[in-house]
Amino acid sequence: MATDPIRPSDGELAILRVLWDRGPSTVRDVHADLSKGRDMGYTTVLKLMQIMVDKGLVTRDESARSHVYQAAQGEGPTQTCLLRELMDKAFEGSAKSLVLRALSESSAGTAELEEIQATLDRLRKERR
Amino acid sequence: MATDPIRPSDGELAILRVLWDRGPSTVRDVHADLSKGRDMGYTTVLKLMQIMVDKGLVTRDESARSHVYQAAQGEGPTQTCLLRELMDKAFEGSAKSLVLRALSESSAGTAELEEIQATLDRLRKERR
DNA sequence: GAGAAAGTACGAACTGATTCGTTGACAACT
DNA sequence: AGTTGTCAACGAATCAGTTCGTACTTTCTC
Repeated sequence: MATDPIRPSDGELAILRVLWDRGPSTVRDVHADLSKGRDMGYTTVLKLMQIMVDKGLVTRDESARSHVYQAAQGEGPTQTCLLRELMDKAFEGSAKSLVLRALSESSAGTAELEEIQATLDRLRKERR
Repeated sequence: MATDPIRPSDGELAILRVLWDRGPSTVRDVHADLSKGRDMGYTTVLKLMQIMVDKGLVTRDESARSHVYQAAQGEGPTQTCLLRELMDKAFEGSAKSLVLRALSESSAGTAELEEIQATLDRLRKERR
């Protein structure tokens, strides 16, 4: 069975996002991608990814000389984990108030609102 | 004019929550309240609150011997700030995907879903 | 084979947050 | 006046996360 997702730190999350995007990648790949945004040394990324292996955030294939890394947990479960944490820390554990706050500050367009509406309908159906 | 809300750390947020709840309070008050949950020394809370004064997260009335502290920024703006941060870090800046994720994992009851629906309707009206 | 290039591993420094002990000021009590 | 209690102020230790220099290994190229 899947274990609970591990809460990644900010730097770890940035790396995970690249891995989710690109699929299995080498340190070089991740570093190249990450360097577009912030400025970060190669060994910094390497070290971080090594730590992530220890923590179980990523898996590593060492068969080639350049090791190939892969995210060990999906994007969805990780998002859920981070969301729940914020909900507990800042919204008294209430999903409702979190969603309300996000909605009223949202710059979501009409199409996006429709998508949210659809999910809401589905949820309401499940509830009865 | 109101400055942008300052992002509080976890410990600072815990203290802010007490201040939002209780209104202006002494360190003793906050410590008492906080001690229900976690176990934390008095001077730890004091130090944290002193730091928060420097950062501008709280204001302090020093006229009495026991200083009285007050949150300098509201709960709403702080929540918005934290939400935006998470949105950028983990949801590619998309409010929609954040809300969708929160909704599908939510344990919100029917009444709460209705409230969300109402906000959604209001938003949709504003958009056109 | 010698040297350059591309990797990994590791340790040390630095930062921000957190925690708490100690000190000194002031007030209340006897 | 002296003792006890309450408070703010500070300094030091610790911890997690991050950053990068350096050393070592493997591979490639001439």
